[in-house]
Amino acid sequence: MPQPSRATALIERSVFFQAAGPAAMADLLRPSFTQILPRSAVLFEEGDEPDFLHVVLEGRVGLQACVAGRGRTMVELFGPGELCLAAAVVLRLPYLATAMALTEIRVLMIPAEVFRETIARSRELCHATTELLARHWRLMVDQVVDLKLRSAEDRLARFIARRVDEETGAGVVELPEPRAAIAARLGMTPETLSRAFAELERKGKLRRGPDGATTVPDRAALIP
Amino acid sequence: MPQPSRATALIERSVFFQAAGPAAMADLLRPSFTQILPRSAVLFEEGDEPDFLHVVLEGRVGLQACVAGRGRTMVELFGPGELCLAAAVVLRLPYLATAMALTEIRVLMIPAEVFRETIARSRELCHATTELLARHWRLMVDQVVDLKLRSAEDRLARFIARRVDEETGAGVVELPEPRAAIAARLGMTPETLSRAFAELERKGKLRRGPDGATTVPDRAALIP
DNA sequence: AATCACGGTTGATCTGCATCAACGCACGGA
DNA sequence: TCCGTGCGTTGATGCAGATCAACCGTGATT
Repeated sequence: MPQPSRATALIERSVFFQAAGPAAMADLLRPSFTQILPRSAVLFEEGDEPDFLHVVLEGRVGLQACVAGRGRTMVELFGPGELCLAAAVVLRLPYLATAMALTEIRVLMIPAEVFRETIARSRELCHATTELLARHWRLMVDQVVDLKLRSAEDRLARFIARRVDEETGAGVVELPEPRAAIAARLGMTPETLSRAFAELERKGKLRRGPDGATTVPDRAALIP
Repeated sequence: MPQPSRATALIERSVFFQAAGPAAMADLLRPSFTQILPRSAVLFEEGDEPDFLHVVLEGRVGLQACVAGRGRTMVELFGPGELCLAAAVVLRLPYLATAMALTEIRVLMIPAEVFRETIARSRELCHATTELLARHWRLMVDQVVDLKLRSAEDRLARFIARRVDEETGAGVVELPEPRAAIAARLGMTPETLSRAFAELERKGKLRRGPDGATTVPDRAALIP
């Protein structure tokens, strides 16, 4: 079922692998394999030593951290084409978060050692990794600013708006991950998320079909 | 006044420049220079194209982002030996935050183009940059977890505890930046910060001299 | 010395979101 | 078919921290 060709096709389009170049990419893919995992499967746990670099091919992966006695949060969500936790692999340090499949997923598994060796050999791959981490850093900065300055409703609106881009401009948004995961990613409880959805709908910034499909009439009106 | 030898001595000790190796380091330092700036001087503004990579030699630099109609926050604080915003320099993208001197500072200015050229030439520097960004990403993850799961008081306690490490184990902590900057970095108002300080002092986790010096009797008791 | 501006502290009040609780609905298994 | 069980929603209440306001010590200006 997991055809190598499909995996190759998807990641060929990703910014990261384009920057890495075909030679390094081939070196990475040769000893790698894909895997299909059901919802709520765990890719790795906080504290594990990284054995693989995971690339999401289909579905969503959530990165969750927990603090003793304070529960868990979702630090980041990864969609198709994204690399989970290159940081830990690069640093050879234990993961500081747990990765969990939020939907059924297909992931490409690149052995960590292969990735590190190839980075040491390929200038392009090293540079691509630097840029990848730089982009990821900026995403985290965005999230910090969101948490510190914006209300729960605004955070949800911006979260959805970012998804509109990924789709055709049509305005139908895919939110395949469970509500609790979205709530945790946005730093609020499921209850608050539910109310925020209702409020955005009331204001006409959003429509929800009976099948659960979410439609955005006007992306510009969403982002405040 | 700014002696090149002192600058060299300081950054030689930093993890980043050690990993980069002496050759790349020399290439970086040759066309660079140091600058002394007063408190509240602006190093660069949100939206600027990066011309220099800034390395803090003395004092503290704050990275602040602002959202229209919501005010500003402090995304990160940088102390001696730290590189500000390598991400934007690497990506050749406009800064998404403003950098401001929070105390009088001495900074090393490395021309952005020189940094990019040297990265392309030196495998070690590229690798060091990758690791630097990986570490910075992890710091931001920590901050997100803090904001989502911990109370204002806990965030302050952990912030101070991290400073204890940097000093001799003695327990006297340097907090040279203005209270408002610390408050913004921790995602709270100056009023709440003040109350958190008072509460930690009341619990005996902290002592404050009349000169404003902050002393931590027991670092382990601070982190909850 | 008087004035002002500024940074930090303290007090009173307000509010956004968490928490606790109940409910509806879809789905799966006996 | 009936009865769980899990997930999302809605309602009522509580609280951490924001906001508004006053105050105080310090240093700069005149």
